[in-house]
Amino acid sequence: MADGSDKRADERSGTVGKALAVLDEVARYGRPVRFSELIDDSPYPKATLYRLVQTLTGEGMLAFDPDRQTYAPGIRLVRLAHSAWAQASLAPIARPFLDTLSAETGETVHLAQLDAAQVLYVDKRNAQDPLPMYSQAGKVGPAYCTGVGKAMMAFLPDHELSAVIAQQSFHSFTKHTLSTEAALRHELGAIAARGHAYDREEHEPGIICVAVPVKTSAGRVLGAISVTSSTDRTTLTQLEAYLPQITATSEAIAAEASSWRFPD
Amino acid sequence: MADGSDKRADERSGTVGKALAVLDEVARYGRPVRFSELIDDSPYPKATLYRLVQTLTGEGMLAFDPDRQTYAPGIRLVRLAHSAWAQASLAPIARPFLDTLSAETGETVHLAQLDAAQVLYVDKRNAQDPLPMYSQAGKVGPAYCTGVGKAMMAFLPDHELSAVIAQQSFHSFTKHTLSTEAALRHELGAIAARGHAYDREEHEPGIICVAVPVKTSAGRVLGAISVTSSTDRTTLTQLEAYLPQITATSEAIAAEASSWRFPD
DNA sequence: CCTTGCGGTTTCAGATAGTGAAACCAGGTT
DNA sequence: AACCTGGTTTCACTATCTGAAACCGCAAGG
Repeated sequence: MADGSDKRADERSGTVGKALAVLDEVARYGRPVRFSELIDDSPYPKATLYRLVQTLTGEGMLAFDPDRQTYAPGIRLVRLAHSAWAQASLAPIARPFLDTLSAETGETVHLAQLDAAQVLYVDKRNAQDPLPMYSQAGKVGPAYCTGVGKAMMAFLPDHELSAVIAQQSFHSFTKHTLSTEAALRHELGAIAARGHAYDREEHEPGIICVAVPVKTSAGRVLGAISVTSSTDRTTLTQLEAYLPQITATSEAIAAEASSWRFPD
Repeated sequence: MADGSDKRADERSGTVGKALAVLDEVARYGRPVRFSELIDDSPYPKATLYRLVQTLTGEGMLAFDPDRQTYAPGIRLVRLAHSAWAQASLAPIARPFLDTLSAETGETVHLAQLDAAQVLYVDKRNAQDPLPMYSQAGKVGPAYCTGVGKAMMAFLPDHELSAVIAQQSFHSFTKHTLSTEAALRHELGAIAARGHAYDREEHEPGIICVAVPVKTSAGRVLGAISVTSSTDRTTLTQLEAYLPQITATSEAIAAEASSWRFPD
Protein backbone atom coordinates (compact mmCIF):
# COMPACT_ATOMS: atom_id res chain seq x y z
CA MET A 1 0.00 0.00 0.00
CA ALA A 2 1.42 3.32 -1.06
CA ASP A 3 0.97 5.56 1.90
CA GLY A 4 2.28 9.06 1.66
CA SER A 5 4.76 8.54 4.46
CA ASP A 6 7.75 9.70 2.51
CA LYS A 7 5.96 12.56 0.81
CA ARG A 8 8.13 14.87 -1.21
CA ALA A 9 9.37 17.78 0.81
CA ASP A 10 6.64 20.32 0.11
CA GLU A 11 8.03 22.63 2.68
CA ARG A 12 10.94 23.59 0.47
CA SER A 13 10.67 27.33 0.26
CA GLY A 14 10.29 29.12 -3.02
CA THR A 15 7.24 29.74 -5.07
CA VAL A 16 8.11 27.37 -7.85
CA GLY A 17 8.71 24.60 -5.36
CA LYS A 18 5.22 25.02 -4.04
CA ALA A 19 3.76 25.20 -7.49
CA LEU A 20 5.48 22.00 -8.45
CA ALA A 21 4.32 20.33 -5.28
CA VAL A 22 0.77 21.18 -6.25
CA LEU A 23 1.40 19.76 -9.67
CA ASP A 24 2.62 16.53 -8.13
CA GLU A 25 -0.40 16.45 -5.91
CA VAL A 26 -2.82 16.76 -8.79
CA ALA A 27 -0.91 14.17 -10.74
CA ARG A 28 -0.97 11.80 -7.79
CA TYR A 29 -4.74 11.71 -7.70
CA GLY A 30 -4.84 10.09 -11.09
CA ARG A 31 -8.18 11.68 -11.77
CA PRO A 32 -9.66 15.17 -11.93
CA VAL A 33 -9.67 16.80 -8.49
CA ARG A 34 -11.81 19.45 -6.91
CA PHE A 35 -10.21 22.44 -5.32
CA SER A 36 -11.59 21.40 -1.96
CA GLU A 37 -9.89 18.04 -2.19
CA LEU A 38 -6.59 19.71 -2.82
CA ILE A 39 -6.94 22.14 0.04
CA ASP A 40 -7.41 19.28 2.47
CA ASP A 41 -3.97 17.73 2.12
CA SER A 42 -2.32 21.01 1.36
CA PRO A 43 -0.16 22.82 3.89
CA TYR A 44 -0.99 26.14 2.24
CA PRO A 45 -3.86 28.43 3.15
CA LYS A 46 -6.80 28.60 0.83
CA ALA A 47 -5.88 31.83 -0.88
CA THR A 48 -2.33 30.73 -1.57
CA LEU A 49 -3.30 27.38 -2.99
CA TYR A 50 -5.90 29.13 -5.04
CA ARG A 51 -3.46 31.48 -6.67
CA LEU A 52 -1.03 28.66 -7.23
CA VAL A 53 -3.61 26.60 -9.01
CA GLN A 54 -4.74 29.62 -10.99
CA THR A 55 -1.23 30.26 -12.17
CA LEU A 56 -0.66 26.67 -13.16
CA THR A 57 -3.93 26.58 -15.01
CA GLY A 58 -3.09 29.81 -16.77
CA GLU A 59 0.23 28.31 -17.76
CA GLY A 60 -1.44 25.26 -19.21
CA MET A 61 0.17 22.88 -16.77
CA LEU A 62 -3.21 22.15 -15.26
CA ALA A 63 -6.48 21.95 -17.08
CA PHE A 64 -9.64 23.19 -15.43
CA ASP A 65 -12.91 21.58 -16.31
CA PRO A 66 -15.47 24.36 -15.83
CA ASP A 67 -18.44 21.99 -15.83
CA ARG A 68 -17.20 19.68 -13.13
CA GLN A 69 -14.97 22.25 -11.49
CA THR A 70 -12.03 19.94 -11.42
CA TYR A 71 -8.36 20.18 -12.19
CA ALA A 72 -6.27 17.66 -14.08
CA PRO A 73 -2.77 17.65 -15.53
CA GLY A 74 -2.72 20.00 -18.48
CA ILE A 75 -1.94 19.50 -22.09
CA ARG A 76 1.31 21.44 -21.78
CA LEU A 77 2.53 18.79 -19.43
CA VAL A 78 1.79 16.20 -22.06
CA ARG A 79 4.00 18.04 -24.46
CA LEU A 80 6.78 18.23 -21.94
CA ALA A 81 6.22 14.54 -21.42
CA HIS A 82 7.48 13.80 -24.85
CA SER A 83 10.88 15.34 -24.48
CA ALA A 84 11.22 14.34 -20.88
CA TRP A 85 10.59 10.75 -21.76
CA ALA A 86 12.84 10.83 -24.76
CA GLN A 87 15.71 12.48 -22.93
CA ALA A 88 15.68 11.88 -19.24
CA SER A 89 14.63 8.32 -19.28
CA LEU A 90 16.64 5.31 -20.24
CA ALA A 91 13.51 3.71 -21.61
CA PRO A 92 13.81 4.61 -25.28
CA ILE A 93 17.44 3.53 -25.35
CA ALA A 94 16.86 0.40 -23.37
CA ARG A 95 13.75 -0.81 -25.16
CA PRO A 96 15.34 -3.22 -27.64
CA PHE A 97 17.68 -4.65 -25.02
CA LEU A 98 14.85 -5.20 -22.61
CA ASP A 99 12.93 -6.98 -25.31
CA THR A 100 15.84 -9.31 -25.83
CA LEU A 101 16.33 -9.94 -22.14
CA SER A 102 12.64 -10.57 -21.71
CA ALA A 103 12.67 -13.07 -24.53
CA GLU A 104 15.77 -14.82 -23.19
CA THR A 105 14.53 -15.19 -19.65
CA GLY A 106 10.78 -15.34 -20.06
CA GLU A 107 10.49 -13.58 -16.74
CA THR A 108 9.32 -10.12 -15.72
CA VAL A 109 11.92 -7.47 -16.51
CA HIS A 110 12.13 -4.04 -14.93
CA LEU A 111 14.00 -0.90 -15.82
CA ALA A 112 14.13 1.62 -13.01
CA GLN A 113 15.75 4.93 -12.16
CA LEU A 114 16.16 6.86 -8.95
CA ASP A 115 13.71 9.69 -8.40
CA ALA A 116 14.56 11.59 -5.26
CA ALA A 117 14.98 8.70 -2.88
CA GLN A 118 12.49 6.46 -4.55
CA VAL A 119 12.57 3.95 -7.31
CA LEU A 120 10.76 4.95 -10.47
CA TYR A 121 9.91 2.12 -12.79
CA VAL A 122 10.36 3.57 -16.25
CA ASP A 123 9.72 0.45 -18.25
CA LYS A 124 8.65 -3.13 -17.75
CA ARG A 125 8.26 -6.36 -19.64
CA ASN A 126 5.83 -8.87 -18.32
CA ALA A 127 6.60 -12.53 -18.04
CA GLN A 128 4.95 -14.86 -20.50
CA ASP A 129 2.63 -15.77 -17.71
CA PRO A 130 2.40 -12.40 -15.99
CA LEU A 131 2.08 -12.49 -12.23
CA PRO A 132 0.37 -9.75 -10.33
CA MET A 133 2.72 -7.36 -8.59
CA TYR A 134 2.96 -3.82 -7.48
CA SER A 135 5.38 -2.46 -10.03
CA GLN A 136 4.20 -0.79 -13.18
CA ALA A 137 5.77 1.63 -15.61
CA GLY A 138 5.48 5.12 -14.21
CA LYS A 139 4.96 3.96 -10.67
CA VAL A 140 7.30 4.64 -7.82
CA GLY A 141 8.36 2.28 -5.08
CA PRO A 142 10.66 2.19 -2.08
CA ALA A 143 14.39 1.99 -2.75
CA TYR A 144 15.60 0.18 0.37
CA CYS A 145 13.63 -2.99 -0.21
CA THR A 146 13.66 -3.56 -3.92
CA GLY A 147 16.35 -5.18 -6.00
CA VAL A 148 16.70 -2.27 -8.38
CA GLY A 149 16.72 0.22 -5.54
CA LYS A 150 19.52 -1.51 -3.69
CA ALA A 151 21.48 -2.10 -6.86
CA MET A 152 21.47 1.60 -7.55
CA MET A 153 22.19 2.69 -4.01
CA ALA A 154 25.14 0.36 -3.72
CA PHE A 155 27.01 2.32 -6.36
CA LEU A 156 26.11 5.84 -5.33
CA PRO A 157 28.83 8.20 -4.12
CA ASP A 158 28.87 8.55 -0.34
CA HIS A 159 27.16 11.88 0.10
CA GLU A 160 24.38 11.02 -2.30
CA LEU A 161 23.87 7.68 -0.64
CA SER A 162 23.52 9.31 2.73
CA ALA A 163 20.97 11.72 1.37
CA VAL A 164 18.98 8.88 -0.11
CA ILE A 165 19.17 6.69 2.96
CA ALA A 166 18.03 9.56 5.14
CA GLN A 167 14.78 9.60 3.22
CA GLN A 168 13.96 5.92 3.48
CA SER A 169 11.04 5.01 5.66
CA PHE A 170 12.21 1.50 6.55
CA HIS A 171 8.70 0.22 6.78
CA SER A 172 8.63 -3.56 7.19
CA PHE A 173 6.59 -4.75 4.26
CA THR A 174 7.44 -8.39 4.91
CA LYS A 175 9.43 -10.23 7.50
CA HIS A 176 12.42 -10.15 5.17
CA THR A 177 12.49 -6.38 4.80
CA LEU A 178 15.73 -4.75 5.89
CA SER A 179 14.38 -2.34 8.41
CA THR A 180 17.40 -0.54 9.76
CA GLU A 181 19.96 1.69 8.19
CA ALA A 182 22.74 -0.52 9.50
CA ALA A 183 21.32 -3.65 7.92
CA LEU A 184 20.84 -1.80 4.66
CA ARG A 185 24.35 -0.39 4.60
CA HIS A 186 25.77 -3.81 5.30
CA GLU A 187 23.78 -5.28 2.45
CA LEU A 188 24.84 -2.49 0.13
CA GLY A 189 28.45 -3.29 0.88
CA ALA A 190 27.90 -6.87 -0.15
CA ILE A 191 26.12 -5.77 -3.32
CA ALA A 192 28.91 -3.39 -4.25
CA ALA A 193 31.43 -6.19 -3.83
CA ARG A 194 29.34 -8.73 -5.69
CA GLY A 195 28.08 -6.46 -8.45
CA HIS A 196 24.43 -7.38 -8.23
CA ALA A 197 21.55 -7.22 -5.79
CA TYR A 198 18.80 -9.55 -4.67
CA ASP A 199 15.30 -8.99 -3.51
CA ARG A 200 14.51 -11.77 -1.08
CA GLU A 201 10.80 -11.13 -0.71
CA GLU A 202 11.63 -7.86 0.95
CA HIS A 203 8.86 -5.82 -0.58
CA GLU A 204 6.15 -8.28 -1.52
CA PRO A 205 5.91 -11.80 -0.15
CA GLY A 206 6.73 -14.37 -2.78
CA ILE A 207 8.38 -11.89 -5.10
CA ILE A 208 12.11 -12.28 -5.66
CA CYS A 209 14.53 -10.75 -8.11
CA VAL A 210 18.07 -10.30 -9.25
CA ALA A 211 19.10 -6.77 -10.19
CA VAL A 212 22.15 -5.05 -11.56
CA PRO A 213 22.89 -1.35 -11.91
CA VAL A 214 23.32 0.47 -15.19
CA LYS A 215 26.41 2.65 -14.92
CA THR A 216 28.38 4.90 -17.21
CA SER A 217 31.98 3.95 -17.86
CA ALA A 218 32.82 6.64 -15.33
CA GLY A 219 30.83 4.72 -12.77
CA ARG A 220 27.88 7.05 -12.48
CA VAL A 221 24.62 5.26 -11.76
CA LEU A 222 22.01 5.79 -14.43
CA GLY A 223 19.48 3.18 -13.40
CA ALA A 224 19.06 -0.51 -12.83
CA ILE A 225 17.46 -3.52 -14.42
CA SER A 226 16.07 -6.59 -12.80
CA VAL A 227 14.64 -9.97 -13.60
CA THR A 228 11.79 -10.78 -11.28
CA SER A 229 9.78 -13.86 -10.49
CA SER A 230 7.97 -15.55 -7.66
CA THR A 231 9.03 -18.19 -5.16
CA ASP A 232 6.46 -20.66 -6.34
CA ARG A 233 7.88 -20.61 -9.80
CA THR A 234 11.59 -20.47 -9.27
CA THR A 235 14.36 -19.73 -6.80
CA LEU A 236 16.98 -17.07 -6.43
CA THR A 237 19.61 -19.58 -7.45
CA GLN A 238 17.82 -20.27 -10.67
CA LEU A 239 17.33 -16.58 -11.34
CA GLU A 240 21.03 -16.08 -10.78
CA ALA A 241 21.68 -18.26 -13.79
CA TYR A 242 20.47 -15.36 -15.89
CA LEU A 243 23.15 -13.08 -14.50
CA PRO A 244 25.33 -13.19 -17.62
CA GLN A 245 22.45 -12.04 -19.79
CA ILE A 246 21.35 -9.43 -17.28
CA THR A 247 24.82 -8.03 -16.96
CA ALA A 248 25.25 -8.03 -20.70
CA THR A 249 21.98 -6.15 -21.08
CA SER A 250 23.01 -3.62 -18.49
CA GLU A 251 26.30 -3.06 -20.24
CA ALA A 252 24.68 -2.75 -23.61
CA ILE A 253 22.30 -0.12 -22.29
CA ALA A 254 25.12 1.69 -20.57
CA ALA A 255 27.21 1.66 -23.72
CA GLU A 256 24.38 2.99 -25.79
CA ALA A 257 23.52 5.62 -23.23
CA SER A 258 27.12 6.69 -22.84
CA SER A 259 27.73 7.18 -26.50
CA TRP A 260 24.39 8.77 -27.10
CA ARG A 261 23.82 10.95 -24.12
CA PHE A 262 26.58 10.80 -21.58
CA PRO A 263 29.78 10.80 -23.63
CA ASP A 264 32.78 10.88 -21.37
CA MET B 1 10.59 25.76 -40.63
CA ALA B 2 9.42 26.33 -37.12
CA ASP B 3 10.47 29.81 -36.28
CA GLY B 4 9.78 31.06 -32.80
CA SER B 5 7.26 33.61 -34.00
CA ASP B 6 4.46 32.34 -31.80
CA LYS B 7 6.69 31.59 -28.86
CA ARG B 8 4.81 30.94 -25.67
CA ALA B 9 4.33 34.13 -23.75
CA ASP B 10 7.41 34.09 -21.56
CA GLU B 11 6.74 37.60 -20.48
CA ARG B 12 3.86 36.49 -18.31
CA SER B 13 4.90 37.77 -14.92
CA GLY B 14 5.29 35.47 -11.98
CA THR B 15 8.18 33.35 -10.96
CA VAL B 16 6.58 30.04 -11.79
CA GLY B 17 5.77 31.25 -15.27
CA LYS B 18 9.41 31.99 -15.84
CA ALA B 19 10.48 28.70 -14.36
CA LEU B 20 8.12 26.83 -16.62
CA ALA B 21 9.32 28.80 -19.61
CA VAL B 22 12.83 27.65 -18.82
CA LEU B 23 11.58 24.11 -18.54
CA ASP B 24 10.00 24.37 -21.97
CA GLU B 25 13.19 25.80 -23.32
CA VAL B 26 15.29 22.93 -22.06
CA ALA B 27 12.76 20.45 -23.34
CA ARG B 28 12.72 22.10 -26.73
CA TYR B 29 16.40 21.46 -27.27
CA GLY B 30 15.85 17.75 -27.25
CA ARG B 31 19.33 17.21 -25.88
CA PRO B 32 21.36 18.26 -22.86
CA VAL B 33 22.01 22.00 -22.89
CA ARG B 34 24.75 24.13 -21.47
CA PHE B 35 23.91 27.07 -19.30
CA SER B 36 25.43 29.40 -21.86
CA GLU B 37 23.14 28.10 -24.57
CA LEU B 38 20.15 28.81 -22.41
CA ILE B 39 21.22 32.30 -21.52
CA ASP B 40 21.44 33.21 -25.19
CA ASP B 41 17.75 32.84 -26.00
CA SER B 42 16.68 33.84 -22.55
CA PRO B 43 15.20 37.23 -21.80
CA TYR B 44 16.40 36.98 -18.22
CA PRO B 45 19.72 38.22 -16.88
CA LYS B 46 22.36 35.69 -16.05
CA ALA B 47 21.86 35.62 -12.33
CA THR B 48 18.12 35.21 -12.62
CA LEU B 49 18.31 32.40 -15.11
CA TYR B 50 20.93 30.80 -12.97
CA ARG B 51 18.76 30.74 -9.88
CA LEU B 52 15.82 29.54 -11.90
CA VAL B 53 17.78 26.63 -13.25
CA GLN B 54 19.19 25.91 -9.81
CA THR B 55 15.74 25.75 -8.34
CA LEU B 56 14.44 23.48 -11.07
CA THR B 57 17.42 21.21 -10.70
CA GLY B 58 16.96 21.11 -6.95
CA GLU B 59 13.34 20.21 -7.49
CA GLY B 60 14.27 17.36 -9.79
CA MET B 61 12.56 18.86 -12.78
CA LEU B 62 15.90 19.31 -14.47
CA ALA B 63 18.87 17.01 -14.20
CA PHE B 64 22.36 18.45 -14.16
CA ASP B 65 25.20 16.45 -15.57
CA PRO B 66 28.23 17.59 -13.58
CA ASP B 67 30.72 16.08 -16.01
CA ARG B 68 29.41 17.75 -19.11
CA GLN B 69 27.85 20.68 -17.32
CA THR B 70 24.57 20.26 -19.08
CA TYR B 71 20.95 20.33 -18.15
CA ALA B 72 18.26 17.94 -19.33
CA PRO B 73 14.66 17.26 -18.32
CA GLY B 74 14.69 15.63 -14.92
CA ILE B 75 13.36 12.36 -13.70
CA ARG B 76 10.59 14.03 -11.76
CA LEU B 77 9.29 15.39 -15.01
CA VAL B 78 9.21 11.88 -16.37
CA ARG B 79 7.01 10.84 -13.51
CA LEU B 80 4.69 13.78 -13.96
CA ALA B 81 4.72 13.07 -17.64
CA HIS B 82 3.39 9.65 -17.04
CA SER B 83 0.34 10.71 -15.12
CA ALA B 84 -0.21 13.63 -17.41
CA TRP B 85 -0.16 11.27 -20.31
CA ALA B 86 -2.51 8.87 -18.65
CA GLN B 87 -4.97 11.56 -17.63
CA ALA B 88 -4.85 14.61 -19.81
CA SER B 89 -4.43 12.92 -23.08
CA LEU B 90 -6.95 11.03 -25.08
CA ALA B 91 -4.22 8.68 -26.24
CA PRO B 92 -4.64 5.86 -23.73
CA ILE B 93 -8.38 5.81 -24.24
CA ALA B 94 -8.18 6.12 -27.97
CA ARG B 95 -5.45 3.57 -28.56
CA PRO B 96 -7.57 0.52 -29.39
CA PHE B 97 -9.91 2.53 -31.59
CA LEU B 98 -7.04 4.04 -33.48
CA ASP B 99 -5.63 0.59 -34.01
CA THR B 100 -8.88 -0.50 -35.53
CA LEU B 101 -9.18 2.55 -37.72
CA SER B 102 -5.62 2.14 -38.84
CA ALA B 103 -6.24 -1.46 -39.78
CA GLU B 104 -9.46 -0.61 -41.60
CA THR B 105 -8.01 2.19 -43.66
CA GLY B 106 -4.39 1.21 -44.00
CA GLU B 107 -3.56 4.90 -43.96
CA THR B 108 -1.79 7.15 -41.50
CA VAL B 109 -4.01 8.02 -38.56
CA HIS B 110 -3.56 10.99 -36.23
CA LEU B 111 -4.99 11.84 -32.87
CA ALA B 112 -4.53 15.47 -31.90
CA GLN B 113 -5.54 17.90 -29.18
CA LEU B 114 -5.38 21.67 -28.90
CA ASP B 115 -2.46 23.07 -26.93
CA ALA B 116 -2.74 26.80 -26.61
CA ALA B 117 -3.47 27.69 -30.21
CA GLN B 118 -1.51 24.88 -31.71
CA VAL B 119 -2.22 21.33 -32.65
CA LEU B 120 -0.52 18.75 -30.51
CA TYR B 121 -0.30 15.31 -32.00
CA VAL B 122 -0.77 12.96 -29.10
CA ASP B 123 -0.81 9.72 -31.01
CA LYS B 124 -0.28 8.41 -34.48
CA ARG B 125 -0.48 5.23 -36.50
CA ASN B 126 1.72 4.86 -39.49
CA ALA B 127 0.46 3.03 -42.48
CA GLN B 128 2.93 0.20 -41.85
CA ASP B 129 4.58 -0.16 -38.46
CA PRO B 130 2.80 1.01 -35.32
CA LEU B 131 5.65 2.42 -33.23
CA PRO B 132 5.33 2.49 -29.44
CA MET B 133 3.53 5.28 -27.72
CA TYR B 134 5.82 8.08 -26.64
CA SER B 135 7.93 8.13 -29.72
CA GLN B 136 5.90 10.41 -31.89
CA ALA B 137 3.81 12.17 -29.35
CA GLY B 138 4.57 15.75 -28.58
CA LYS B 139 5.02 17.24 -31.99
CA VAL B 140 3.08 20.42 -32.50
CA GLY B 141 1.79 21.94 -35.68
CA PRO B 142 -0.26 24.90 -36.82
CA ALA B 143 -4.00 24.75 -36.26
CA TYR B 144 -5.27 26.89 -39.13
CA CYS B 145 -3.90 24.72 -41.90
CA THR B 146 -4.27 21.16 -40.68
CA GLY B 147 -7.29 18.96 -40.86
CA VAL B 148 -7.35 18.19 -37.17
CA GLY B 149 -6.77 21.82 -36.28
CA LYS B 150 -9.67 23.06 -38.33
CA ALA B 151 -11.92 20.23 -37.19
CA MET B 152 -11.37 21.29 -33.59
CA MET B 153 -11.66 25.00 -34.18
CA ALA B 154 -14.92 24.60 -36.04
CA PHE B 155 -16.63 23.39 -32.89
CA LEU B 156 -15.10 25.75 -30.37
CA PRO B 157 -17.32 28.22 -28.52
CA ASP B 158 -17.03 31.73 -29.93
CA HIS B 159 -14.80 33.37 -27.37
CA GLU B 160 -12.35 30.49 -27.36
CA LEU B 161 -12.28 30.41 -31.13
CA SER B 162 -11.45 34.09 -31.27
CA ALA B 163 -8.63 33.60 -28.80
CA VAL B 164 -7.23 30.76 -30.85
CA ILE B 165 -7.56 32.54 -34.17
CA ALA B 166 -5.85 35.60 -32.76
CA GLN B 167 -2.77 33.48 -32.22
CA GLN B 168 -2.52 31.97 -35.68
CA SER B 169 0.35 33.11 -37.80
CA PHE B 170 -1.33 32.52 -41.18
CA HIS B 171 1.94 31.68 -42.83
CA SER B 172 1.42 30.39 -46.37
CA PHE B 173 3.05 26.98 -46.30
CA THR B 174 1.65 26.08 -49.71
CA LYS B 175 -0.42 27.81 -52.30
CA HIS B 176 -3.50 26.16 -50.82
CA THR B 177 -2.99 27.52 -47.31
CA LEU B 178 -5.85 29.63 -46.00
CA SER B 179 -3.95 32.76 -45.17
CA THR B 180 -6.55 35.15 -43.86
CA GLU B 181 -8.83 35.08 -40.88
CA ALA B 182 -11.84 35.64 -43.13
CA ALA B 183 -11.02 32.67 -45.33
CA LEU B 184 -10.47 30.52 -42.26
CA ARG B 185 -13.71 31.55 -40.61
CA HIS B 186 -15.60 30.85 -43.79
CA GLU B 187 -14.07 27.40 -44.01
CA LEU B 188 -14.81 26.71 -40.35
CA GLY B 189 -18.46 27.50 -41.00
CA ALA B 190 -18.55 24.93 -43.76
CA ILE B 191 -16.85 22.38 -41.55
CA ALA B 192 -19.28 22.95 -38.70
CA ALA B 193 -22.16 22.43 -41.09
CA ARG B 194 -20.64 19.39 -42.71
CA GLY B 195 -19.22 17.78 -39.59
CA HIS B 196 -15.75 17.08 -40.91
CA ALA B 197 -12.73 18.93 -42.21
CA TYR B 198 -10.31 18.52 -45.08
CA ASP B 199 -6.69 19.33 -45.48
CA ARG B 200 -6.21 20.14 -49.15
CA GLU B 201 -2.41 20.27 -49.17
CA GLU B 202 -2.63 23.33 -46.97
CA HIS B 203 0.32 22.52 -44.78
CA GLU B 204 2.53 20.25 -46.84
CA PRO B 205 2.29 19.84 -50.59
CA GLY B 206 0.92 16.48 -51.57
CA ILE B 207 -0.47 15.75 -48.11
CA ILE B 208 -4.23 15.55 -47.77
CA CYS B 209 -6.52 14.37 -45.03
CA VAL B 210 -10.01 14.03 -43.72
CA ALA B 211 -10.54 14.91 -40.06
CA VAL B 212 -13.37 14.86 -37.57
CA PRO B 213 -13.54 16.31 -34.07
CA VAL B 214 -13.92 14.25 -30.92
CA LYS B 215 -16.59 15.89 -28.78
CA THR B 216 -18.34 15.11 -25.53
CA SER B 217 -22.06 14.61 -25.65
CA ALA B 218 -22.31 18.15 -24.33
CA GLY B 219 -20.47 19.32 -27.42
CA ARG B 220 -17.16 20.20 -25.82
CA VAL B 221 -14.20 19.60 -28.10
CA LEU B 222 -11.71 17.10 -26.72
CA GLY B 223 -9.57 16.53 -29.77
CA ALA B 224 -9.71 15.34 -33.33
CA ILE B 225 -8.71 12.39 -35.44
CA SER B 226 -7.70 12.27 -39.05
CA VAL B 227 -6.87 9.87 -41.81
CA THR B 228 -4.02 11.19 -43.87
CA SER B 229 -2.50 10.25 -47.16
CA SER B 230 -0.78 11.77 -50.15
CA THR B 231 -2.06 12.92 -53.50
CA ASP B 232 0.01 10.42 -55.40
CA ARG B 233 -1.61 7.57 -53.59
CA THR B 234 -5.21 8.61 -53.34
CA THR B 235 -7.65 11.49 -53.56
CA LEU B 236 -9.79 13.36 -51.11
CA THR B 237 -12.83 11.70 -52.57
CA GLN B 238 -11.41 8.30 -51.91
CA LEU B 239 -10.41 9.28 -48.38
CA GLU B 240 -13.93 10.50 -47.82
CA ALA B 241 -15.11 6.96 -48.31
CA TYR B 242 -13.62 6.21 -44.89
CA LEU B 243 -15.82 8.82 -43.23
CA PRO B 244 -18.21 6.30 -41.69
CA GLN B 245 -15.34 4.52 -39.99
CA ILE B 246 -13.66 7.75 -38.94
CA THR B 247 -16.85 9.12 -37.48
CA ALA B 248 -17.54 5.86 -35.72
CA THR B 249 -14.05 5.92 -34.24
CA SER B 250 -14.49 9.49 -33.07
CA GLU B 251 -17.78 8.63 -31.44
CA ALA B 252 -16.37 5.56 -29.79
CA ILE B 253 -13.50 7.57 -28.33
CA ALA B 254 -15.90 10.28 -27.21
CA ALA B 255 -18.18 7.76 -25.57
CA GLU B 256 -15.32 6.14 -23.74
CA ALA B 257 -13.87 9.46 -22.69
CA SER B 258 -17.21 10.79 -21.53
CA SER B 259 -18.02 7.85 -19.36
CA TRP B 260 -14.51 7.56 -18.05
CA ARG B 261 -13.37 11.09 -17.56
CA PHE B 262 -15.88 13.68 -18.55
CA PRO B 263 -19.19 12.38 -17.25
CA ASP B 264 -21.96 14.86 -17.94
C1' DC C 1 -38.70 33.73 2.68
C1' DC C 2 -35.02 34.25 5.37
C1' DT C 3 -31.00 31.70 7.73
C1' DT C 4 -27.00 28.88 7.74
C1' DG C 5 -23.08 26.51 5.78
C1' DC C 6 -20.06 25.36 2.42
C1' DG C 7 -17.25 25.73 -1.78
C1' DG C 8 -14.95 29.10 -4.19
C1' DT C 9 -13.06 34.01 -5.08
C1' DT C 10 -11.26 38.60 -3.91
C1' DT C 11 -8.94 42.10 -1.02
C1' DC C 12 -4.98 44.28 1.13
C1' DA C 13 -1.18 45.54 4.21
C1' DG C 14 2.99 43.36 5.26
C1' DA C 15 7.14 40.77 4.42
C1' DT C 16 9.28 37.19 1.97
C1' DA C 17 11.38 35.91 -1.94
C1' DG C 18 13.04 37.15 -6.44
C1' DT C 19 15.79 40.55 -9.09
C1' DG C 20 19.88 41.84 -11.75
C1' DA C 21 24.17 44.86 -11.98
C1' DA C 22 28.37 43.95 -10.82
C1' DA C 23 32.02 41.67 -8.78
C1' DC C 24 34.23 37.40 -8.57
C1' DC C 25 36.39 32.93 -9.64
C1' DA C 26 38.43 29.16 -12.44
C1' DG C 27 40.68 27.47 -16.33
C1' DG C 28 41.86 27.86 -20.83
C1' DT C 29 44.09 31.08 -24.79
C1' DT C 30 47.00 34.45 -26.69
C1' DA D 1 51.36 37.54 -17.35
C1' DA D 2 47.41 39.59 -19.23
C1' DC D 3 43.04 38.31 -21.21
C1' DC D 4 39.24 35.96 -22.31
C1' DT D 5 34.87 33.12 -21.68
C1' DG D 6 31.65 30.43 -18.86
C1' DG D 7 29.93 29.90 -14.52
C1' DT D 8 28.92 31.36 -9.49
C1' DT D 9 28.16 34.62 -5.66
C1' DT D 10 26.95 39.06 -3.51
C1' DC D 11 23.77 42.54 -2.06
C1' DA D 12 20.60 46.42 -1.84
C1' DC D 13 16.06 47.07 -3.83
C1' DT D 14 11.48 46.14 -4.57
C1' DA D 15 8.19 43.22 -7.11
C1' DT D 16 5.82 39.49 -5.93
C1' DC D 17 3.89 36.36 -2.95
C1' DT D 18 1.47 35.65 1.44
C1' DG D 19 -2.61 34.58 4.21
C1' DA D 20 -6.26 36.34 7.52
C1' DA D 21 -10.36 37.85 6.65
C1' DA D 22 -14.09 39.41 4.17
C1' DC D 23 -16.98 38.28 0.45
C1' DC D 24 -19.98 35.90 -2.98
C1' DG D 25 -23.44 32.59 -4.61
C1' DC D 26 -25.72 28.70 -4.14
C1' DA D 27 -28.10 24.95 -1.98
C1' DA D 28 -30.07 22.91 2.11
C1' DG D 29 -33.16 23.65 5.94
C1' DG D 30 -35.84 25.97 9.09
